[in-house]
Amino acid sequence: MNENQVLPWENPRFKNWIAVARASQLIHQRLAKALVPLDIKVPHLDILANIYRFEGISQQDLADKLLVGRSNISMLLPQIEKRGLMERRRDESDKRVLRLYLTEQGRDVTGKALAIEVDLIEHVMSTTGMEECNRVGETMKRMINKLDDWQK
Amino acid sequence: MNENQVLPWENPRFKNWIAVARASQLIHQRLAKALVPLDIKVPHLDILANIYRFEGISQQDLADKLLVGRSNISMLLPQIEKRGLMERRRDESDKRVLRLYLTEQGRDVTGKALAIEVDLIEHVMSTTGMEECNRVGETMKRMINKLDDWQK
DNA sequence: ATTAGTAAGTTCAACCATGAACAATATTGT
DNA sequence: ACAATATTGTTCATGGTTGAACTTACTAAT
Repeated sequence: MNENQVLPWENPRFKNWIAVARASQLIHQRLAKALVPLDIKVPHLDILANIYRFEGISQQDLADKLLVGRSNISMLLPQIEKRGLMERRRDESDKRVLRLYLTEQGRDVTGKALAIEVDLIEHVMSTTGMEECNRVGETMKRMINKLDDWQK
Repeated sequence: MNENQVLPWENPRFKNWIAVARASQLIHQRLAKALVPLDIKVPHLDILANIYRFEGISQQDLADKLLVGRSNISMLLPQIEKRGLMERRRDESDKRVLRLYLTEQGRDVTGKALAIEVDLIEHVMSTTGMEECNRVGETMKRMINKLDDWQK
């Protein structure tokens, strides 16, 4: 059906995509190392950053935003809560849902962690002009849309 | 030191990078689902594809290319070998190293899996012109270099 | 030759992530 | 009002990933 090359590495889109995946993986690893002094893992930061941005978000909505399962959130939250970085409160109007809030300390740590992440990304992208950077972002958003409305 | 915005999501480079990470994560998940009929996982394909391309590669070199630890390869290879997709042979000139080769069946399965991956990527990037696609690839390669010679 | 240092691969324990099954609560249809 | 269906969050078993310690084999220095 598809007359693919013998070697996909000769396919331009494939080849370029590999570079995207690689950069993404590398940044993830570097970020993990950069976060060691704050003693938080990347998945923890993902969670904290989203509560930072969307205070009172439910666990389900958080899982949807992070593209992970609910069980993942359920397992990670108690660790973060025990460290006093955030707290869960029952929603009185719907007693199934738990709403998430950062503590003062959580806001502090999240701010520091986000600063580390921003510094890392700004440094790595320092040779990328704004226009180019925005074009990359646009391309990625188009890809995400294509994936979203493809199905499921 | 760095007068970062209160909300990093207003930082253009950060915002655009988030889109890259998201696209990368989504494609990974879709690829995993698309590979179910062939009964192989994404990490297995990563390994197979690299042996496909670099026949006789050592486990250490493979780990370096995939940016994972040697132990990871050591744990995964026996599964793939038991399925008859590849085999390991001692290097006679250096008896520490094991060199990896695909079996005929392995080449077949890898070809099919790569075709699935290429189709997915081509579809998702169908709205991205060649020039744009290459620019994205160039940007990512510059980022990877920046990360590589940064240190470690 | 002998010793010290380095490198490849394996094993293991700890930790993460996932999906299925489950309990509690809401919603919908009649 | 009641039964059937949905949704939220938790738990658990399974499997993936990691880094450290270990074994074996090669290399270099004296």
